[in-house]
Amino acid sequence: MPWQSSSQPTDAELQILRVLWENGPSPVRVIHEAVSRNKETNYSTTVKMLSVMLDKALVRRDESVRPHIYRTVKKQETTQKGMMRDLMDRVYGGTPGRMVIQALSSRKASPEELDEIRKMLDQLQKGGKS
Amino acid sequence: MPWQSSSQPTDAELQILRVLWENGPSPVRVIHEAVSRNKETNYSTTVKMLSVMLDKALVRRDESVRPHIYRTVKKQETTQKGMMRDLMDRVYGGTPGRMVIQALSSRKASPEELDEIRKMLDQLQKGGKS
DNA sequence: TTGCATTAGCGAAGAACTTCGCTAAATTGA
DNA sequence: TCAATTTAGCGAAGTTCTTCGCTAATGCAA
Repeated sequence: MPWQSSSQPTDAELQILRVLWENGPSPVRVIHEAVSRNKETNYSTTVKMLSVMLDKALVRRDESVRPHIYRTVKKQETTQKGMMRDLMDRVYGGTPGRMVIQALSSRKASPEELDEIRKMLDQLQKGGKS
Repeated sequence: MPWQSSSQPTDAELQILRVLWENGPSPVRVIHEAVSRNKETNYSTTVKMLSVMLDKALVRRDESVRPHIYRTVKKQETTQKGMMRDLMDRVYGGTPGRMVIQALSSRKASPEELDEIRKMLDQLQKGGKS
């Protein structure tokens, strides 16, 4: 009856995670204000979301201070990779090629990032040349 | 009350789309058999999914033949790009750099695809050097 | 034709997700 | 101290998604 391929953060959860990625550990008030900049929502909704995320172990909190301080459990990169791989598996059959090409043709990357990608390509292709 | 960032195909829908991408236009029977290779499911579930997808205009069908033949409305690449961009926006703030790097470090791309990516990089970097 | 198998459709039920009202607990400051 | 404000928690309701039982329509073969 359920769905979900491998249980990645939902959209509302992700919005909260992104706030924590940007601002670091924060109280509900701060999280809520950041979230409601993008989307009208009630304070108690944010509280509830955080309590759900606490149950799912997406965040933990420090209750020794008031107000409680929430922080992510996984690193930003770990979560991003998890979600990216999930998409790569479900949509692209698990290989990065087409996805990377479509990504690079969809939006502009900075010169620095392009350099970094090139370095990674050099690394990957080193050894087996055509 | 609802959520949904920009209404991409759901997981069950995507499984059906992938079958159609691989096999081309197909009757329910064929779609269902392909889907149930990965996931136990009832024939009428597949019928229902297709009727929902028909409402959402993810597929259309030829009713002039029996059994009806379903086909996708959008091209594979269009749907893939839509889902990829959605992830890129929601998870990576809309720029491809980090996503591409994480993708290339996550799974192996074929030498051909690596070449293709390199050509694209050449193209993108042409003109503006370090 | 008539019985059987296949195909199609519908509605309802169960899950996960999201929202918020209402209450309670803690904090603050007059 | 105690009233007002802020913070936290809970349960219920609404939405979307997915599933499937049951019925109807169609096709096929004896």
